[in-house]
Amino acid sequence: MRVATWNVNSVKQRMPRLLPWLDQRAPDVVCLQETKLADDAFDALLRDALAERGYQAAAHGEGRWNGVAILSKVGLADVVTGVAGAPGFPHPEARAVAATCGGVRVYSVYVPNGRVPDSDHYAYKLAWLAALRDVLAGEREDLLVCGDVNIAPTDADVFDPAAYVGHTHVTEPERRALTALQDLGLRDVVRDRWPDERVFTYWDYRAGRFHQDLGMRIDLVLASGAVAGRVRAAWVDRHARKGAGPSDHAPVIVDLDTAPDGDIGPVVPPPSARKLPRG
DNA sequence: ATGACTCCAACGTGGAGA
Repeated sequence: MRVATWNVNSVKQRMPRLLPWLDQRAPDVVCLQETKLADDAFDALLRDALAERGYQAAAHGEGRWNGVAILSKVGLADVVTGVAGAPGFPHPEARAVAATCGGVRVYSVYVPNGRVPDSDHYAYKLAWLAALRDVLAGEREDLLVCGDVNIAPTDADVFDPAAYVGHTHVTEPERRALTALQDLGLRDVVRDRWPDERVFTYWDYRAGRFHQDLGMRIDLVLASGAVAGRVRAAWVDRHARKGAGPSDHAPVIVDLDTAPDGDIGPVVPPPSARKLPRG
């Protein structure tokens, strides 16, 4: 089963990239963020295109900002929108949707940005993450939490740690909140697969940041142990960030072995993929 | 360089993103 997560920065604007990408990569499950569409508009825009491709969809959006969705070819059961107990800003925002797809509980999340450390929005971000942790703690064993977490897990996940001092995405409280999710037993499967590599998922549109590979890794796939043990590939689809009209985020793609227990030991990367120099 | 780009609602321009 192929699972992907992609902050598309507007489904409407990304249609010329999203549909060819679905055909090219053929993911079974797609978690989308920043759809920026109300649910009726999402349905009107995508219903036919998704049906042609065999996808069901669970969208949770609003008119202007935010918005998440899950597309699935392998079932879409027990859809839940939002995070129980999470604060709003001040009203609840469309930042999470969950569904069971192919036997795995899948979350598509768009964590609040935080804007400026110690701001109200920053406090909102931390409180939202704490509520997410509490909900995930009650989830089933086979779990995937996918999305834009708006936190770089470590300094290796930003192109220049010094440039981010005093900014959100790298502060200790944010990283502790992310660690609290991982302490539930969730693995960061891309970093597990590429432990020493320069891997980013977001590059600012400005100043040729993508061309220079000056980015951040803030889009994650977190997997519970049983699912992490089934990972056979985990990578960032940089091709989708190239060319005309891209999102500022690239998709993350993860392939899972079909074995239900998946316990065939750790995955060892090929020699060519190890210890490459950074930069 | 307090920049650089893109998106949304709305039709001019400010907020948000990260």
